[in-house]
Amino acid sequence: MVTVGIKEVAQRAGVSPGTVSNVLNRPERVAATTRARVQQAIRELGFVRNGSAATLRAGQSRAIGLVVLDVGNPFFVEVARGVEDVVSDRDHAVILCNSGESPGREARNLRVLAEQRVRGVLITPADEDLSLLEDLRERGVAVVLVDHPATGDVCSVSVDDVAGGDLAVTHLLDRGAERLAYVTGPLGIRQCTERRKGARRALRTAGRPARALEDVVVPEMNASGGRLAAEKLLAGGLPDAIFCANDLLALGVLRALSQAGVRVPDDVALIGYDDIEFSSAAAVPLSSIRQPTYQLGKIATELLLEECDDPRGHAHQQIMFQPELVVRESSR
Amino acid sequence: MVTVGIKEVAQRAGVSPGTVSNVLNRPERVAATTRARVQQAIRELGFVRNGSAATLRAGQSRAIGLVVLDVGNPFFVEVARGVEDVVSDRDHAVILCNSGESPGREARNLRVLAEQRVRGVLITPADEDLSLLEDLRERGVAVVLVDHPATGDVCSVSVDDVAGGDLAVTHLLDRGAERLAYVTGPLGIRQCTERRKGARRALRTAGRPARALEDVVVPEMNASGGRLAAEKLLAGGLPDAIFCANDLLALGVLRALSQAGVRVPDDVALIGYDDIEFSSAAAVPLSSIRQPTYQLGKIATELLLEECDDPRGHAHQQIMFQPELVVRESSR
DNA sequence: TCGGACTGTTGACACGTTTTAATACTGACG
DNA sequence: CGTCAGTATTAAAACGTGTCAACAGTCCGA
Repeated sequence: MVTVGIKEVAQRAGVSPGTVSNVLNRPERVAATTRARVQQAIRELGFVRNGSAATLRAGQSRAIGLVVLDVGNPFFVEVARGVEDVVSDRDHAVILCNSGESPGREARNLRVLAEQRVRGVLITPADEDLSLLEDLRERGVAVVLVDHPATGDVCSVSVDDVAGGDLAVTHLLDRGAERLAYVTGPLGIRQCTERRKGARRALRTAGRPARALEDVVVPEMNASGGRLAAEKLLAGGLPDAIFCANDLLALGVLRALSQAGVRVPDDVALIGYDDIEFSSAAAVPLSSIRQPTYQLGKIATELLLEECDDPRGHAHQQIMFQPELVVRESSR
Repeated sequence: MVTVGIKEVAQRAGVSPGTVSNVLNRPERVAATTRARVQQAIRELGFVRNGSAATLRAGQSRAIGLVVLDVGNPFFVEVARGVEDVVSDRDHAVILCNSGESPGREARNLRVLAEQRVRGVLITPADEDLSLLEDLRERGVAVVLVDHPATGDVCSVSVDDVAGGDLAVTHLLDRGAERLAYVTGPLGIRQCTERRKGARRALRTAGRPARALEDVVVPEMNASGGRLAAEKLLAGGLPDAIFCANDLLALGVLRALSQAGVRVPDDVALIGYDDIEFSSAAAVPLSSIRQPTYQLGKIATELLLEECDDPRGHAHQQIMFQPELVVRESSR
């Protein structure tokens, strides 16, 4: 493995290494003819700049980290699209990490990102403990919370989950539901508890007792989790209506109920959350709560890069979008 | 931003920087008491190793690159899961890149990976031109092709796409199809042409003319592409049966046909490819060709790391799995 | 007591780039 | 012809870690 560095290029072009570096980083400072000669040498030798050396020297890499709860969830894929579209314009890179909703994996991911000296981190935290992020920020790494509202001294971009939960359950109640179930992932996940909070608010508003809503907690917020929840519900007596903390859960629930011969929406109404693309194509098109997912990623990234570029002049912002009810067959 | 390095740690622990480095990289070489003292200092100072410096010194990073055609496609998400499960055991990191089926973006991604000095690259190439990969390998970066069979001097893990296309179309013919359509992404993508090859073979075997199969090419292999294809088909006269080059296309086709009042499978039979999780939950559960997706990622990674660890002793392997027909409602 | 074998630790250098202050060069003008 | 302003280039010093040869310390057997 022959490593051709800036030195070899310099030699071949008959200039000093410093000039090669200038060609790479501030081409306007070097005379056109020299520049051409250097670029030619770069091409001939197949030189590729060593990013680690540049990062070491600069103290920071041209990369940001994105830590999501579940890469398998189209919601986060869509967020990631928004992030990448912004970032690639500024020739930065995105390091995508998956915490799998586990604080342990999240911590490991953050450590890797810290080691890589990323400029900033976009993260949907796996639990309420943000102390690791605080540590990161003390190291000079900018942080923006995604889909997680912040209290003040940090940027965040989120969607009003309480309002979303309220929308969903109000809709189910309007439709005549008496006994409801809330299918959710671990309650350590903020989105899950907030949506439940909204759901309960809807009950109160409608003058119903809190016990009209039964929680069904499963360990993973995906289709298997949904199937598991459906089994529990089938065993314990079905409600009139089910609100799921995301669409993957809802699709799993729908699947398991159908296989058990339960008709949706005739026997049980069903609504999910996120409005992922597949929901509208499901066996029974799924009602859902729509969020501006792509925007979430895009705006979060803009805030992050703004903070990176001007850490002192930057004023932290907390942006919150409002979700939207999408009614389809599953709750009609 | 205070940077605490190996030197500060050494000072606090009363040892030399070399010893701290040993604690980090070969703990067994340093006495237990010293090790404890150093680790304590590390904790107290909140030291985080500088990955770029380590990479610079070592000549390569503890990371591999994974370049996929479409992160939005559950097929690749599943591959990525297989990759990460293997990689995280060996405390390496995965840099996930999305080429979006574009050779230009693929080239950009490969350049970034080269700059990062990754140990190896797992890639599903966006076209047949593998010269960039050849360049990478000359630089000493191991390469394994994923879902793309190789000819000999490089490792590859793939699934027999010709067989898959054959399976799909044979099934449609058995079911009585006379006029067929093949909905596909750009024919520069190998998977698309191979599956078509298989489809045509099936026609020949059945003694049908090649013109019984009409190609419908769309620019993107996702649900929008599928909807676009369906519009073309609706405008040009519907076939009896449609074979889609992947499930996302098929879901899009299904959607658009249903909206146009076409019944699946009564008016048109439909089969996809990949058997992603959502296919079985679709409005009309989708027939598909199943591939050992997770295995693909897992085995490719094992091959890659094997090659990284012992580049000389490594013998390149080309592994090919056989796909499997899954019949559901959409073609029953 | 001494030599030898072994274990633990050290110091210094190298990795490839960026940056800064200094130097060489080029015309233009007095 | 000398000076000056401005531009183009250079040399050298970092950045933080890993490695390796050399060195100190300890223990054992002779």
